[in-house]
Amino acid sequence: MAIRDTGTEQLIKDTAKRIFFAEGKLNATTQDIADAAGMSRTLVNYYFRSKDILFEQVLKEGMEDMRVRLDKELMTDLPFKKKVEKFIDIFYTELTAYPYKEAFMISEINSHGWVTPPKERSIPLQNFLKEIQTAIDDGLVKKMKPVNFIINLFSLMAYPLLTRPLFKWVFDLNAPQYEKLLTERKKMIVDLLFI
Amino acid sequence: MAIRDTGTEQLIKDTAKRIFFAEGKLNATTQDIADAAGMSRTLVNYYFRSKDILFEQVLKEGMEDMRVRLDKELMTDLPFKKKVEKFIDIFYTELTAYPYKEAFMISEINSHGWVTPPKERSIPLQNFLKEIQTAIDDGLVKKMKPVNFIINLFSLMAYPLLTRPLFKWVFDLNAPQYEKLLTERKKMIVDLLFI
DNA sequence: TCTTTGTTTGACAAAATCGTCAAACACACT
DNA sequence: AGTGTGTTTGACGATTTTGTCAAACAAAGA
Repeated sequence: MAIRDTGTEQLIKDTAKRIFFAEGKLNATTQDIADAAGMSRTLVNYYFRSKDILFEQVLKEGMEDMRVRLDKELMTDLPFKKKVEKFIDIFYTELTAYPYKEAFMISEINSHGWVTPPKERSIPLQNFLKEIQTAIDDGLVKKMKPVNFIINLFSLMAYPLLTRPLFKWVFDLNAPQYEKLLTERKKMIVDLLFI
Repeated sequence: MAIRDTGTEQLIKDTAKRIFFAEGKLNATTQDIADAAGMSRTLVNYYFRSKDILFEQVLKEGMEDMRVRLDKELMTDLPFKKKVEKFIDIFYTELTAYPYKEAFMISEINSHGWVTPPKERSIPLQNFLKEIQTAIDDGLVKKMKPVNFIINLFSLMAYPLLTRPLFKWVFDLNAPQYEKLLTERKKMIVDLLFI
């Protein structure tokens, strides 16, 4: 008989992603995931044979999602500044949903080793780097290595979402106040990146 | 008899910090820590009664260290820009030694709850925020909420160190290349933060 | 030297987490 | 309705991780 699609396998992965990427519980157990998905833990072993395989799969998909999202966005045919603004918009949505995605990846990479996937050179990324260089030459952006421009972009977007609990504590801010700050940052980041 | 100071208690904490903060193994076991410290695991339970207490202690000291370091640096009597440059220098050293400190804190906070410590208002921080506002009024810094200036500073410094494995992969860089990039960033961050 | 007390360890018990198996279940097909 | 196959579950055992205890050890004071 053909494989029935009960959506269970997807549900498991989605739940795992929610717990790891959204709730930031980086050392959750398979029981935690099963409970959150409202099913028996045995099912996790039925679809993915072991905890390690599930984790590896989630990690892999997380990286792949990021790569696809990034490439797709970089291929749009917009003027440079517009493209960056759109990029920030997209990433803000993504990061709001999954603020701890990168942290989980890093944690997994550091705990178990990592077999670096072949990583064929991303053409859209190469092009974007060239666009940045052009923007620098045109005096739109301060002089720097194009790679640093991208690193700055990611840093300014991702870090405040990752460390939200810490910053809220350091600056004595409540939830709505911090939320407001984050949305304000979208415009500010553009102002900062461009001269 | 008085308590003998064998340095063991400190060694345990230092080792834990190394594993958590430096090596980024956020879900290390007490056995891992004991092995790395070259001692029996029982000693961990002798000095700290349970794993939770050790973790909580390490977390607490980590936050305290950060607060002290930050306040001390903010109290120095230097012109604004010099102060920021010094700040970046200090933090670069700190972050190179412990790139995953914030990640560990966030992970712990998200996994177990968190009793927000009273957090008396830090006077040096308040003063620094005023200094930033002055710099903005003087046209040294782009117009933004002073809090965002600090968040930018942290983000630009910390994130590239936290996500080093990812960026190295995305941009196809080897260790020395990434190292070079990081040192170059110190100057670049100043250029970026100031008009 | 002998005793006392703090330190360290190995061995054991307890708890948590994980993987497997047989049986129950549900759906498609005849 | 009856059969077959994929799905789900509860129960069990294996492994990992954690906590405890008695005994060995080391250093300071009598």
